Amino acid sequence: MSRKISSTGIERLALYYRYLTSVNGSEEAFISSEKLAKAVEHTAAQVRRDLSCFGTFGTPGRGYNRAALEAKLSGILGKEKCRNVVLVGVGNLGSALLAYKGFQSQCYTIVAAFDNDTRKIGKHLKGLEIQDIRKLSAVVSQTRAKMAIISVPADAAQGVVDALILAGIQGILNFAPTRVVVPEDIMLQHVDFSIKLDRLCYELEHA
Amino acid sequence: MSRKISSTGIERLALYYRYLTSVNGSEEAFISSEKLAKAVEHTAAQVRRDLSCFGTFGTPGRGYNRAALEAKLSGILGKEKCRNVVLVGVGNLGSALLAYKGFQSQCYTIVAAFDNDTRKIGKHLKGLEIQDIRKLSAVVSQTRAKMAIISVPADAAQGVVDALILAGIQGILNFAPTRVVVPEDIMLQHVDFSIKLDRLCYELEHA
DNA sequence: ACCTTATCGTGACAGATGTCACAAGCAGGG
DNA sequence: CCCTGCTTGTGACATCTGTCACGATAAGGT
Repeated sequence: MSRKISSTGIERLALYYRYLTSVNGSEEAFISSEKLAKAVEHTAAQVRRDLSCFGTFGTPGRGYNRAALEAKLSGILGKEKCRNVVLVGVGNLGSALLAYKGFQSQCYTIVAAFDNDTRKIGKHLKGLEIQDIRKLSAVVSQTRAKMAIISVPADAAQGVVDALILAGIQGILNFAPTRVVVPEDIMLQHVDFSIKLDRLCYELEHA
Repeated sequence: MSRKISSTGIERLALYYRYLTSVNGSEEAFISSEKLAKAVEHTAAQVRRDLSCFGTFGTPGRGYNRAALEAKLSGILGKEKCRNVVLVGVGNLGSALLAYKGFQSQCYTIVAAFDNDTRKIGKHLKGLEIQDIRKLSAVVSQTRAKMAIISVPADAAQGVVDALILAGIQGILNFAPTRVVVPEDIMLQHVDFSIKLDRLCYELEHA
């Protein structure tokens, strides 16, 4: 309870959660910080520190109760309240994201897909009808989605972001290879492949 | 020259580079740290600090010479030496990555694609024949690829990583939703969608 | 009831990262 | 040639993040 969680610590919490939900039920009821750390490639102290930011729910000598920890993490991350997600941009990447099982296994559901290409609109993909991007506002309020994923070309990204915010979206996961600007109260995360590849390249060079 | 570049600073360098290469030629010959910062959503001081880690090539009163800066950044990132990349796992995501133009525009080329699914092997996709994963070693040495992208299911990731390292790959960009272990001399970067979505979710909850 | 064992929670430290402010430096004009 | 204006490069500072070590604490056995 002593310290504020660090920015990257949040991502570790998500890792812990994913690890707990991914292992099958035939496991011990308790798990130590040591074991959890090994599973996600971090240190035991790190795990304890991260968790301690949200209260004390480990038992000395035993570790953390798996079920309780899982529930706690789910609560911390706020997963219950953010299930519905909309996706904008159904190109190669967007289609792959629609089919991506990693989202579903983490309780997220893509409830609508949008594009501005008239040749795609009306078609069905993975059980969803691709809709005209102009229907964004209506669909967002109807589905109560708070988060959006955008996988559009770089030059379309800012426009789509603006439209999403107008439609009431509060958090955006951006796959477009560009930075976009949002008001302070809108949350934004980037997933930037080519930057990561560049970084890898740098590290190879300066090993 | 005074300080070591920070770990995230490297990603900013890549952003600077991408910005410079993305704007069309009808621009001023010089760009200030201020302008560059605006373009990538950072601060001017940050830009100057990052660049100063690799020497001093700005001119007081004018800014940085665009062409020179672009060349310098390309050199720092080591992009010339790491063009060839192999991809393992041609599912939905892998196919999208094969088609992803962001890599090409950044000088990277996916020179081979692998899978272990016999129904996919031999088929052509985006001008590449999908090859048996057992040919990894031969192809890697033939193409002199140093980097690999893996987009396989979580439970296959570690095995593929081990095989890649045996084949001589030195840097791995991992899209599988799991952590993997590598020897110290192998570079590894994760691109983890669902973790980013979880983080977004958290920030929404604790805004 | 006490001792042993395992593990947590956290204060104190160390290191990394980002911000600020300003002296130094180049360019261009009068 | 000097003065003005703009922008760099960086020391000093502030903040954030991770590591270490250890006292505190629960469980179980004797």
